[in-house]
Amino acid sequence: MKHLQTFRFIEAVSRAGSIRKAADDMNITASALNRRIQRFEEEFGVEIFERLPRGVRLNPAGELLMQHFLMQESDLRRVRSQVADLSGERRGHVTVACSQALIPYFLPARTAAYRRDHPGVTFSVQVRDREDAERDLAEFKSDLALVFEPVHMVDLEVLMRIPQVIHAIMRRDHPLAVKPEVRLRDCLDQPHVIPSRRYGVRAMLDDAAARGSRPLRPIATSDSFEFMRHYVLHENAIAFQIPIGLNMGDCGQLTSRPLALRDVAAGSLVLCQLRGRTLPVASARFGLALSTALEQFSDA
Amino acid sequence: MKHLQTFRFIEAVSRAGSIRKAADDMNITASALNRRIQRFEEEFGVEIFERLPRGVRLNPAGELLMQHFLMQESDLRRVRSQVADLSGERRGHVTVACSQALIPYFLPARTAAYRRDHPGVTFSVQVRDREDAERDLAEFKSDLALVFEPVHMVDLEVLMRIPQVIHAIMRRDHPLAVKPEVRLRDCLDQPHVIPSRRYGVRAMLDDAAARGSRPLRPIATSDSFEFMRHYVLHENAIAFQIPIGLNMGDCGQLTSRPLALRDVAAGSLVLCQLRGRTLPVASARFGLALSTALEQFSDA
DNA sequence: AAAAGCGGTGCAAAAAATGCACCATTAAAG
DNA sequence: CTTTAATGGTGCATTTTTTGCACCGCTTTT
Repeated sequence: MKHLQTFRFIEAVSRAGSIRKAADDMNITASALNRRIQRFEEEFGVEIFERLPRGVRLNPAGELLMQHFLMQESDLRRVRSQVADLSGERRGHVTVACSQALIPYFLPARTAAYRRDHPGVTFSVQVRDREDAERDLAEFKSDLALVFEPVHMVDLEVLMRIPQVIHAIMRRDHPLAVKPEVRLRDCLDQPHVIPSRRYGVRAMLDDAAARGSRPLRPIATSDSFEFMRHYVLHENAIAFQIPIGLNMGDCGQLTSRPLALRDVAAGSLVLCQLRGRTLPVASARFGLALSTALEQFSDA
Repeated sequence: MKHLQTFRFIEAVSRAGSIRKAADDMNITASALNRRIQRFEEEFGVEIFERLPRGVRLNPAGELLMQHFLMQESDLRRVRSQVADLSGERRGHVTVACSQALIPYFLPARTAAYRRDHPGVTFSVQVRDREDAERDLAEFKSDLALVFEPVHMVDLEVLMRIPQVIHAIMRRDHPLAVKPEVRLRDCLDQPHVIPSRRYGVRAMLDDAAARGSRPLRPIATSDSFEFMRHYVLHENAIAFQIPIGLNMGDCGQLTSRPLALRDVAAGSLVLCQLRGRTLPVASARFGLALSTALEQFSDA
């Protein structure tokens, strides 16, 4: 939209850190861009960039303005989507930031199901650790976030929250597989692989281990559940994951057992959006669909 | 702000009902305005006006867009106010829609007190019945509303709610003045004046009378509490008002007695804003000041 | 000392918005 | 039924705004 051009230029300048670089990015002359900004600052009444020897940077006023602009742009997308909804078929683009556990089974199934009903809707699904997912929401880069154990940095509005018990993942022939549920200390006595620090599962294991008798002694740490899951096949080790990230039916050579609740309490898988934001129709509806689908995974 | 010009034109057209009239209002040629709208519709992708033989009118898409625009304009005011707050002195303009009862004593005192601390802040105080007050909020014409017994048409966010018992207003020499509290039926046996239908006090009296033994037989109905208050001085009648609208100290020849709670339950005086909206700094702070001031009037 | 960036400015060219005269259509007025 | 006075829309010349180019003064880097 043309009336937001200036804001897009400002954003580009803020990103590039210098007017000339931004001008280059936006295929415009530096002088033209410079004057756009000067004009805007004059109209706005206060400077929004601080001029440094090596470029420019948004000052606090500029930051506030930038936030306003992001909101406005996002709200315009909402309007467009609602307008499109008025004229029959639903269109739009849904952006979801989610934890790794949702990637292999849950989200592909849900997005495909939603697209069966609304072929005009497209999706962006981004894997984000819990901090980044929330940041994405705050910066209007995602409409929805589906995160295990969010950290609550920003104003989240929780659409759905379900408990998830951490499971130990192991080969079917693993000694611990004989029990219906396993104790954390038994797992930690075995070779085990755990997620890296940013992840919710790791945070809960850290907590539990600190309270328990055994320290964490991972033979491998990874930020990829995919890696850890496959690693278990090679060395007969234990990995950890929440049930929604597991293929409940046929697991091939792998199986899973819940950790005893008295060792590790159930964590929360949370579907959320930015507080106070009105989502585009498609995103709002997809959020509802996710909520109902999540209910079946409630576990505890 | 220039980038909102087109929206302001669209708003003018929507208000005037025709492009030519709006063009006249906005000191621009009809052709220029016409083309602005055409350009915008083309850019937006859908028409926002329906063309009638006698003019134009916003279609549903246009209504959605208009709402977006009002929000955006209001949020820009918020940004300006926050930016102003960054550079020292607080500036800004606070708009309040309120019930009549707040007009004589409460609001003048609170606004004056606030302005003692922040001389750069200016005020608009509008008397609105409860429906209009909420409409003003929804249309971004007011930041805050202070209403007795709101009707809840739109999404309100309640900042503060205090109970208020309806009082009977009478001359000091009135026979009912001897009791510490009065029964509704005793009041209705006397000549009485009541507010017109739109007001909260009236709604509660209607309810109570419907449940009680005596009908309302007002000798006068008015939408001005001021009128009713003075009327009581001339004919020795009863009027009704909530305590915050009464000068608790020296009341001259008038006095007031609470109605028995078993006859008329306490109503709610509610301070609210539009749900989800972030108010300009000055308005938000003034809202807080009102909240704390209201606490002292809590009554029930 | 030279070179390479940076933001900023004067001026002419290009682009966009505007005003004017006018058209087709239609609802009200005569 | 005709006339009149509205309405939205369009072609074209004019005005206003925006842009690109060449350049300045300044600071940091080489």
